[in-house]
Amino acid sequence: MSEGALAKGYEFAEVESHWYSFWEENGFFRADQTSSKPPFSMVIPPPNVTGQLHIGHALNDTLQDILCRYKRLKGFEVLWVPGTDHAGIATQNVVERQLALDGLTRHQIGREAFQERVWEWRAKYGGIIINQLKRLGASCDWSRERFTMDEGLSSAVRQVFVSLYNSGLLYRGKRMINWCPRCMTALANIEVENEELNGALYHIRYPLANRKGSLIVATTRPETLLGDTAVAVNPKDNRYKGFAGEKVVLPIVGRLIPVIADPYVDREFGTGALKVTPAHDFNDFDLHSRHNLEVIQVIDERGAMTEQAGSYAGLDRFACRKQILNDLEKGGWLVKTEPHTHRVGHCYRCMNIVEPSLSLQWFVAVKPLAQTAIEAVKQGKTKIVPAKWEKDYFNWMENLEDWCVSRQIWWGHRIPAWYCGQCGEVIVSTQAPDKCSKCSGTSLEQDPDVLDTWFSSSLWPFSTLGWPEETAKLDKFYPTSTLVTAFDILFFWVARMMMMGLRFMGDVPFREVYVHALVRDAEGQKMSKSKGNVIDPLLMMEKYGTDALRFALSAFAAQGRDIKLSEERIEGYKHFVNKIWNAARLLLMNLEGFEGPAEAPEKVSGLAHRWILSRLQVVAAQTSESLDNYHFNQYAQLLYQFLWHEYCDWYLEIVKPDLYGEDPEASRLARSVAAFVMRNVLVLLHPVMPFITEEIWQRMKPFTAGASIMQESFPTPNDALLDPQAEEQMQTVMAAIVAIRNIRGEMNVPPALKVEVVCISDQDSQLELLERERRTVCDLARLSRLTVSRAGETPKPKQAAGTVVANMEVFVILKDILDFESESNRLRKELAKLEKEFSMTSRKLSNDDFLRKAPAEVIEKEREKNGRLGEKIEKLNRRLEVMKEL
RNA sequence: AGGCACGUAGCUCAGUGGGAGAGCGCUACCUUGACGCGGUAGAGGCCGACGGUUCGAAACCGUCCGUGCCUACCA
Repeated sequence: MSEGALAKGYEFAEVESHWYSFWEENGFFRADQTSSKPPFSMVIPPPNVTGQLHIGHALNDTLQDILCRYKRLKGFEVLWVPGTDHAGIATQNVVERQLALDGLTRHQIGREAFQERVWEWRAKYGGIIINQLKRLGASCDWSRERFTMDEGLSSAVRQVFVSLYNSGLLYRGKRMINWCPRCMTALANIEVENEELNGALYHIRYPLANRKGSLIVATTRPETLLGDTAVAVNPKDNRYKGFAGEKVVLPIVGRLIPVIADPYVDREFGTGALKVTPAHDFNDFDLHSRHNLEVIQVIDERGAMTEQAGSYAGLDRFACRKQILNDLEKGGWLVKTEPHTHRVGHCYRCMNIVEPSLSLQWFVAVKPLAQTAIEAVKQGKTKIVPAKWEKDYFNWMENLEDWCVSRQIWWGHRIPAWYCGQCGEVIVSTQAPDKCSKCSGTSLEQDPDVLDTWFSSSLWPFSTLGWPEETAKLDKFYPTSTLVTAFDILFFWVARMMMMGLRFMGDVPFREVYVHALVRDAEGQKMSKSKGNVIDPLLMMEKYGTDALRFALSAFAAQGRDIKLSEERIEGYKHFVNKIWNAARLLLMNLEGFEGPAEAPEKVSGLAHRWILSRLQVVAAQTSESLDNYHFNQYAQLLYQFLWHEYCDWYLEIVKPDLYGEDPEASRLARSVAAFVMRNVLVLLHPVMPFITEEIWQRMKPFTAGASIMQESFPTPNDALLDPQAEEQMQTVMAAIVAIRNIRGEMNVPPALKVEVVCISDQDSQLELLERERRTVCDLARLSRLTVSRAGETPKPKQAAGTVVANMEVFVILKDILDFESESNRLRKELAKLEKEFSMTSRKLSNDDFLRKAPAEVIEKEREKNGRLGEKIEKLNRRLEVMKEL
């Protein structure tokens, strides 16, 4: 027993920081790659180094930590690799903002100085989220923490780049890409978020050059008119028969452009005439390729109009739109403006509207890689849970376009490609070459761009394990066992890890992927700082404790549904934590000075003891099953129910008289079983509530042995303790107690008043059971006297309220206080309910089809139920008759 | 437009073919020696609508209504 009285309420703050450092200092999170235990490994989805822990991380990392702690208790060698992501664009943005405070831009200080600033920034703030993860209780192996910009990971990136290049899977080309004019970089298609905007559809008249008439085009982006090089119509469109081959005069500009016919044009939309701006639209670019059109770039990389835009040069693209509309109106070209909602691409980092742009970039040809990644899932080498995500995975993988991986920023892995100033040769190499491999020239210049952050993230499961240098770690822990992630990065990250893992390790990066939901607010809205609806996990931990937050997240992590979290729910689970604390407090107060020995649980007698031990076995088995199947909510639910509503509400209440009583034998037994069950429940709960379980476990010595609860074994169900008979008998006892309490409540018997009860049964086993459990019934139902009698041997009491429990008649004697009116009402109310049920079962049993087709055990069950109800109704009816006579 | 979910108690949600459940909230009562962050009891639901399959449907199928999300080149 540890010294010192327990506080009445659980004080989590000191407990949490104390045990976390204890675990860390003792190396309990460290994985041993030489261990003979079976491995269980995971890599953390690396949070952005600029990040603060938000509720999504809290959920993601709580679930991972539950799995890790569970697997450790199950005897696995657990490796959970932590780390952070250099988050190229996001981090560069942050540091640029910091520079701006000093009135500087990155171009003013230069590339090298800028990179130094980022590293400084990282040294100063990069650890914040790591400490927040520790606060959450994450049992990561911190000795293996990695950063995507580490030397090891960087060399893995270079190696992969070179290898893909040499295999022809990575190339440089001039193609249409999405360009963010704010971040000044190319983006991958997936990094563009389409958002619905209320814009307008402008109808603009393009007069024919060589004859009378005009074409009216409809557009949402009139400013791009300056770069138009054609107008397209559908060849089958009768309205425009004979227009193809004509020329129109571009309004304002006066340039002549051709009218072309292409089936791509939708006759139904707008006017059926489409203006074509190949430099600034994906589809228009395709048309340009088919029809050999001119390409005129009128918008530059900052989103401003170019020299090609003539008098509009220098104007911002949106200012230009206004001006153009003005001028169109003045010149009589603007026919009409109608409201139009459409989806517009936004940069997922800064939410500015992206600009489709023709640009020279590096691309990964993903199709061949995707094919093996699809196969791997189809063959079950990687299982995605819940399985419905497999469909999305296939769908995405099958429709992949080449992945633009170059970014025009300074923070990230520099592209390992050099260009020869003399002959223009492109040299791709993991090491900087000193001369051109073709002409031996020495004026080589490295590509200024860096790689997409997700390029390095895609190597995470093996680059963090030391690839390509180390093999022992990889042998033991690759493929990783499980990846836990939210669905929003399924494509960004999971799919790409699959491709890279298969390509470079020859095997999938993980055996299972558990995809969890997104946390939303109580209204179902996505949480975001701008909406002000965020629940800050750090604040929640401060207010309610980490265990309560973790338990809430686990309890709400039902598969396939978004989590609507609100603060009250976290608060609610704080009450559960407190309940656990107080159960332990009761126990510990009574373990004080207890010398033991603890009873071997297999030898225990006594109904309540046998019952709770049996229930523990069932719950332990269900707990394991829930976690094995990622049913985190079920896991939380099970333990909540068992600990509160069985162990506390019934078992501890039954056992209290033994604890407080004089009988040393009974007291010893009660203490030892209560402690045994508590110890086991603590271990079952430990994965989700690491802190309070460790705290209580430590205080329970010598009922617990060892340095930490983390070294316990997860309880495996012991068949010798399974006791269906005890469970059934307890059901009867509890039902009797509840029935008596019910009558007391309905008849308004004051809680302090003890009453007399008579139980009448015609079954010996029932009579014996009640005799044996007499004390429990008297205590929990607050009885002054309990008479147990064989049917017919004692007259049924008259001034009493009665009911039927398991065929046994139970009478609560209410001399002087019995109100006949309300007792009759009570009986009638109960009868009404029973008769409804009875007629339902009777109807079923009189249905020939049912009797013929339903399985035998279902029919038997129905018969049994019908009989039981019938008897109960009969007894209650007789009771009602008696009442009338009085 | 297409796809995928979801619609169960006041609220948030479990429940994948045989007795409608939980937590919170609500009502009444309770200084019972772990806990009022507690205890005991109670009220509250044609399981979105309609149709079908079945002896039997909250669950399976279809249609509709409502909500949410994702994808798409109708400018």
